[in-house]
Amino acid sequence: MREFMAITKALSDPNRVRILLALRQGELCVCQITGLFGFAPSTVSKHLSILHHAHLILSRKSERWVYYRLADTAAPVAVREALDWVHQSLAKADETKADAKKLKVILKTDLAILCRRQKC
Amino acid sequence: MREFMAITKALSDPNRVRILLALRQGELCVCQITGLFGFAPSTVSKHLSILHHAHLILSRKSERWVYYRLADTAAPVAVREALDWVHQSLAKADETKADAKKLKVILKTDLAILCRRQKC
DNA sequence: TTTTCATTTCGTCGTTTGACGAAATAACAT
DNA sequence: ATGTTATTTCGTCAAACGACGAAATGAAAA
Repeated sequence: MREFMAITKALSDPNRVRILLALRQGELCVCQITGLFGFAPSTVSKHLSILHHAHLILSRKSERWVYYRLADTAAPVAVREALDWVHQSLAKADETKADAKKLKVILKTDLAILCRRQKC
Repeated sequence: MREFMAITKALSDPNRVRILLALRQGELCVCQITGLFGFAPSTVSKHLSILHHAHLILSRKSERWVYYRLADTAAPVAVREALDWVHQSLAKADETKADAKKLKVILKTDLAILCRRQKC
């Protein structure tokens, strides 16, 4: 029950759901997500920590950046079902498509440049 | 997206999830749920209204009571998948079993007597 | 019609949430 | 070793949430 509620609480914020949908495109680092949503890095970091705590996402550190990705098949059933449900329900939503479009642009930008841009 | 978030917000409170699981036993009126959880009727009513707004439950008025039941096959796909997910994830949870046990006792009590008992 | 009563609505209160900026952290680059 | 910097943690603040009791609602009972 506790683990399940961690998932539902994580899914109860629209920006966290948008992050999950964005991660369908592949793993992203914090500053890429920051660029996508326009929130402060600390805000994005908090959202990611809540998603991570619910085991919905995994993280990996490489060079200067921390990359987050969706949980894989090794995740608990409840997690996989939640991710499937989110995707099935929202893959075609307007917000999802708009985010995907903006994300494509961000992915073309060099990471070092993108991160430095957040500071301004 | 809006409808989806109505569902995830509804599921983000453990007591609302417990209500959904209790309704697997069949439809229940407000005072039966009040008896099950020990909350004030107004609190239970608010929870039910949130679940109803998310289309997770349906209501029916009969005699003096309002009965709530889980959404049926006519509900949107996202709703049905949510209900399945909740059930699959929590059917065997301790809280679910404890609630089911208590609910059995409540269902044996006459409704008029049960409702009058809430006032005290 | 008047009363009763199950339910809902409203206002309040303490807690939680989500945003931010500043400061801490920790790993890479120099 | 030292400085840089991506990320996290912490403290704060306004808004949202979940609980309650009191009052309103509205339909059945008398």
